Amino acid sequence: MPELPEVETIKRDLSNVLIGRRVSRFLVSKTRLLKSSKKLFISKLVGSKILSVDRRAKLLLLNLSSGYTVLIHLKMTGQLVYQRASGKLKVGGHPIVGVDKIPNKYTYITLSLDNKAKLFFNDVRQFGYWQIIDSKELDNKLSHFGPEPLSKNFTAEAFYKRLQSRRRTSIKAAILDQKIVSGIGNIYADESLFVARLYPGRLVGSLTSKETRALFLSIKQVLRKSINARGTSFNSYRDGLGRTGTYWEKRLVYGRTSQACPRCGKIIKKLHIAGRGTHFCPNCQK
DNA sequence: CACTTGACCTGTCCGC
DNA sequence: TGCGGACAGGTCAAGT
Repeated sequence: MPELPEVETIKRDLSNVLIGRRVSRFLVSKTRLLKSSKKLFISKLVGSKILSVDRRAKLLLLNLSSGYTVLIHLKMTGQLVYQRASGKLKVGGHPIVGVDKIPNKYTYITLSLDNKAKLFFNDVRQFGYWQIIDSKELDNKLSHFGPEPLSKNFTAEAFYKRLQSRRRTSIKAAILDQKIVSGIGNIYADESLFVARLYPGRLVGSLTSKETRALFLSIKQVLRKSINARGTSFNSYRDGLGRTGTYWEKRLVYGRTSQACPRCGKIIKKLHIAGRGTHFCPNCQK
């Protein structure tokens, strides 16, 4: 689920309810998901106030009054659900499996807050993780990511420059590489390449500067459009679990194998490129 | 060094 | 209905 637009949506929602709250309890039932010791979480998280909520690449960051930052990665199936003191589920991630209640058997971490609200972390596949680190470690960790695609320091020139290190790989693999540009995952890689009319298997070194620029622009366009739609949710979920994203209905090629291309009407194909299922129009992506 | 594959997990879907 | 296999939004370590 979570690529840049989804994590950004969660970040905005959680900012509204978490900022200024003090953490009163930290419960974990699956220590596999912790990248830092539980002891460190207890000492630097419990009793601290949440000063701000940020996003970098696909990481969600909770900045604490202790000077530490909780770093949350949702990977494929992680979700965050905020439950108000009343028990009402107000905002959250985007539920994936048919979750009938929260918490449930996939709830592995629970944060209790000073206003009696709770933040649940569920993760069916258990690939996600929580880590707590100080500002120095944080700077180091974040320095490994490429530029934020929607920031002003992501320029066509910066993009072109970074692509030069991967001239012999496919353009799809290149834009999935978080060191080249951060936050793009499988859905938005396919969507961006479709908008730019580029075949995902094209080698980076074969791109003209015009094509590179088209891709640069399409990445920004696709990500903005998805953020405006609150991201992508895979299954429709209609109860009180917060709103779900509507980009799924707006997608152009991803998951549309055998359907008509929205641009030329020819049939959309699916191949494995860069080790990932890749959707594209053989007629208008060259 | 640069690039590709397998592994981490659980659930779902499809064909036989 | 059961069962095996492929596949799933991400990222590493290990292999070529």
